[in-house]
Amino acid sequence: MKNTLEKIVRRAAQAAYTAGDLNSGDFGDIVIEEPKVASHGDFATNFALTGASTQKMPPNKIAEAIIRHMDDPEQLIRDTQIAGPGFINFFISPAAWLPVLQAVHEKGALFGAVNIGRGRRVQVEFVSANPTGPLHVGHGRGAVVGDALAAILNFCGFITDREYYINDAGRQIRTLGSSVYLRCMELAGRATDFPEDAYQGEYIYDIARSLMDEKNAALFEMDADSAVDACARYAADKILENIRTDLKNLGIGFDTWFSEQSLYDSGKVAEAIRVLLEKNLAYEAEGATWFKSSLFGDEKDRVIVRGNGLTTYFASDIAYHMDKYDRGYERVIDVWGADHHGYVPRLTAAITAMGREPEQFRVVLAHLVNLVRQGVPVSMSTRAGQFVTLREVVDEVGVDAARFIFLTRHHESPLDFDLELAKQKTNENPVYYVQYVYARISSIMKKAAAEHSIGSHDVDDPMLAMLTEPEEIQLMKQMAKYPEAVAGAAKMMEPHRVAYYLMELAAAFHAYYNKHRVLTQDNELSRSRLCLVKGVRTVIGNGLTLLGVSTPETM
RNA sequence: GCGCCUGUAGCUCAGCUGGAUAGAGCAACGGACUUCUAAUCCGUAGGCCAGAGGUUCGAGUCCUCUCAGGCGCGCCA
Repeated sequence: MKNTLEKIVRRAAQAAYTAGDLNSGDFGDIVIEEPKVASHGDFATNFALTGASTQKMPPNKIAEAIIRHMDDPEQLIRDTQIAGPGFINFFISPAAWLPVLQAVHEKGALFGAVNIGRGRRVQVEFVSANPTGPLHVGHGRGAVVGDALAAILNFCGFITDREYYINDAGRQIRTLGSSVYLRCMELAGRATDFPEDAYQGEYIYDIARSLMDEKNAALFEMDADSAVDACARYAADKILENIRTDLKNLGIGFDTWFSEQSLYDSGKVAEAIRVLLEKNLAYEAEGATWFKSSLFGDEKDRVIVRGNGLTTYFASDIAYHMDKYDRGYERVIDVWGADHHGYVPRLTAAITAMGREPEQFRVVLAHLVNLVRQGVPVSMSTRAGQFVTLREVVDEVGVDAARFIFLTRHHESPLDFDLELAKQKTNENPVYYVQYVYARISSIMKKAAAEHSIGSHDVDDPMLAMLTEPEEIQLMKQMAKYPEAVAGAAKMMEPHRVAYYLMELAAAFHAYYNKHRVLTQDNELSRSRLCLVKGVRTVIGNGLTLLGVSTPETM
């Protein structure tokens, strides 16, 4: 509808220019917007205002010229008005919305799929938590945002892969190994000191116990170094398995689990460093090797090989991202916790240095989550190993509520996750508000089949012209906005837009439901209305699916 | 000290990347169930968009500064 109006206005402007009623043939971008107030019409354009300077004409004159030359062959527009400083307001004929409903039924689960990606390959990397401990709610937020983003991009024509980067190399894995080893010693009755920088959590004991069960004797026969290695491998595998399970319970799966260690094993880290040196993008100084990130917008150069010969995390990250593009992804999206935001400039610099365009890389920062219960912060201390895990949260509030809460905030907005509120089945918890629409309509459809002999297929070709109530027009208008909401979410990488759209559509439906009956004595009217609400159900189901939220037929 | 993010109704948050009179839910108050599910709807009330300047036809939105909160500034990961 918006696009059509834009074309109408552009044609009118062209015609006006040809007729000499406008001074310039340069119309720029013609923006069609939706006024907040109903008295300003269904749509409006500010063309006369933005064009005033190039046309060298007062806005009112421009608006008049546009209206005079407007051609509307499909009779979409009921009325046009000039208002305020020079807005052109369009009032759409009720019947013009009917094709929207037909489109919903024709396209079904694909309604709203605007082809932005055109088959380009994109990779979304998210979570990527170190396998050194259980996931917490902050990881959950990143996980849900990343997953929904991937689903939306995929829906919008990108060939999308989800990837998890496993930091299984480096020091923290070593620390994990020694933590487990020391706990094993302790369990075996060999007193040891447990250093402060080791992982304190209770889960380390669990891992130690199950490791002892499996290879008690063998562990203490090796030298300490190999024992720590064995502990590290065992623990990382165990923890990763749990992470996998937690994510699966949240409805999230990955196409690829990518090992950092594999970059070392295949020589890709060494290769990346060699390439940087070769291209004179890195240099040696003070015994270390530095990448010239300051040439690409970072505030200073960064070390990639330390004085002791070991590579930094940054080095493997450069190799990792090189590899992503080598695997054929045109666009790479990383979802990180906001506490890593300081890392963005240097990685962007590295990617720019590899010759990639800025649009090809994007970091989405998911802000930290404060867990609260009835407004009181739940104390969390990772160091002391006391924290509520993601699993506990999901078990308590449910997958749908958890996902929806993460998705009803802008990802860069801090989030207070209230466990009590999340459990309540009220409007504080809009997921039920939206799901309730799906359930209500499902129920109506069952009743239609059982008591009115109107089956699902009997609504394919009803007398849509009978849909004239304002609430019915409103619903169709609302459905027409869905493709735009999805496209906006994809372009801006803001999945929350889909969630907010769904709440609006749900509100329009509940209002309609309370005012009008779908199933009436008039069979023809019932069929028409059933067609309408079935369309609403399709769009609601479509959106909930994108967000990974279930679509219950009964509640 | 420097950088990034956040600041909108009592609370939790939107505000479509500059448009007209600022939006929703919760909480408060008053109404609507003999009906296709009341996990719903209708109404009332609630605002110096943190503050001050600036840019322009027009600013919650863009620029500068100030204030408050969060996060980050290693040859750690």
